[in-house]
Amino acid sequence: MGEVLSSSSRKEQVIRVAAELFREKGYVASSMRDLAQKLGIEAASLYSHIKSKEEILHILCFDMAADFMASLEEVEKQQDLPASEKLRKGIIGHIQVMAQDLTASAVFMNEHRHLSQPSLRDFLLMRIRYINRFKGMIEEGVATGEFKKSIDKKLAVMTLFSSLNWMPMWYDPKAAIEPVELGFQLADMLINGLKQNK
Amino acid sequence: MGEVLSSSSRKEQVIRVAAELFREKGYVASSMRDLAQKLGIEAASLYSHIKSKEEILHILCFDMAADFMASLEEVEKQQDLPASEKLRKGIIGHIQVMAQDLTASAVFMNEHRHLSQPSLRDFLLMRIRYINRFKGMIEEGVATGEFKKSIDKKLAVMTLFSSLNWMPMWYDPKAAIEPVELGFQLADMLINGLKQNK
DNA sequence: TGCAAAACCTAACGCCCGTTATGCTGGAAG
DNA sequence: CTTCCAGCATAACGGGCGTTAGGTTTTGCA
Repeated sequence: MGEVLSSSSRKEQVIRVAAELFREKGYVASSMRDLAQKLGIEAASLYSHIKSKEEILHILCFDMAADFMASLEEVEKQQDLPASEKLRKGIIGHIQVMAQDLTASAVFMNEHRHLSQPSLRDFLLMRIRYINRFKGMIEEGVATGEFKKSIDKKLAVMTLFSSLNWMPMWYDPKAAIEPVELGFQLADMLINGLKQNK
Repeated sequence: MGEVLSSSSRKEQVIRVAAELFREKGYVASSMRDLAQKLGIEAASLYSHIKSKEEILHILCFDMAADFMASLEEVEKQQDLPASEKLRKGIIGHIQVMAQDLTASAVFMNEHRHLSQPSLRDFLLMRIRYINRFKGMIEEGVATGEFKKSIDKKLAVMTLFSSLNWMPMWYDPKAAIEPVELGFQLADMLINGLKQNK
């Protein structure tokens, strides 16, 4: 009963190599012939494994999105936590998902806009919903007095995601700091700021 | 004495329209025929005004870079300011330069990697130097006790620039908040954090 | 009014793109 | 030993790309 489950090994390998290529040169500047060469095969042979160039991008983007969603749902289960703690866990989760696959994360971040409709619309809707759930944590924190009343919530959440999403661009996995510690420090910096508290 | 000064009006118009196109679709996905159509002329006619597609990108990136540098030098003239205040002014300056031309800023940010050598190398060197001067402000703040000793300086400066550089992606110039106020709040958020100080 | 210069056009170039159609091959499964 | 099929190759398609060559139109100024 050969299951549909087995997308198997070769397709995944194609996608992984494609992710590296897309990160280096960008989606549009990466040709199927480039990708084939990296795999040691001819361009036409790629179509035994994937339906189109865009399918690769689609898989990369939506698989990452699913991981982000799953991570966030884990955090939101813990309803009794203070907002700042929920936010901290959300940030760490987000960082951990990224650290799991920095290459795919970079593609997710920078290349998703080359998805065509209706995938692009779906993707953007998903992202807005994700961001709004973080915005909710910030608003909760303001409501409970944990966070300043004076902050612009849109600015705050955008700053948060800017910081998070750029991590794959500069983070070196071989560096001293580990993902969880990185997430912890990042959360601390955003929540408490750079300044010494008196 | 026909000066070299006069790059005149039409060339600048071409570049401005190209910037909009590059922001929308990305540099590689934008064709010269797209650009020509936006200007109401034929693609070949563009070459009366510019030498190549890449020249446009080069001008956009390096003109922005010059503006950033000029802004930073203004701040660094004020040597007697405390580090946190220098940092604040640096941030506000950076935001103001961006706000002056959000379209070019977005291109500067997202498309510079499509520059070819040796321009790309020059660009990246310039950017590293710029970032390091902000890093210097942070280190100064740590040395004087204004900022926490515990912060990871690389993380701090990267978070700073992530937040700054993504602004063109979400900032709406028609929104209530003005650039200087935005810069002020962003600086406050990064320096003091979200948290209510007791 | 004349004339140079700026602005634009048509036609075409060689090249690379994503993708399809079709067939070969080597090894696992019965 | 045969069958099957995943994995790959060859050849080719229609089309878009950046750019050039060379000629025409428009414009602004002496």
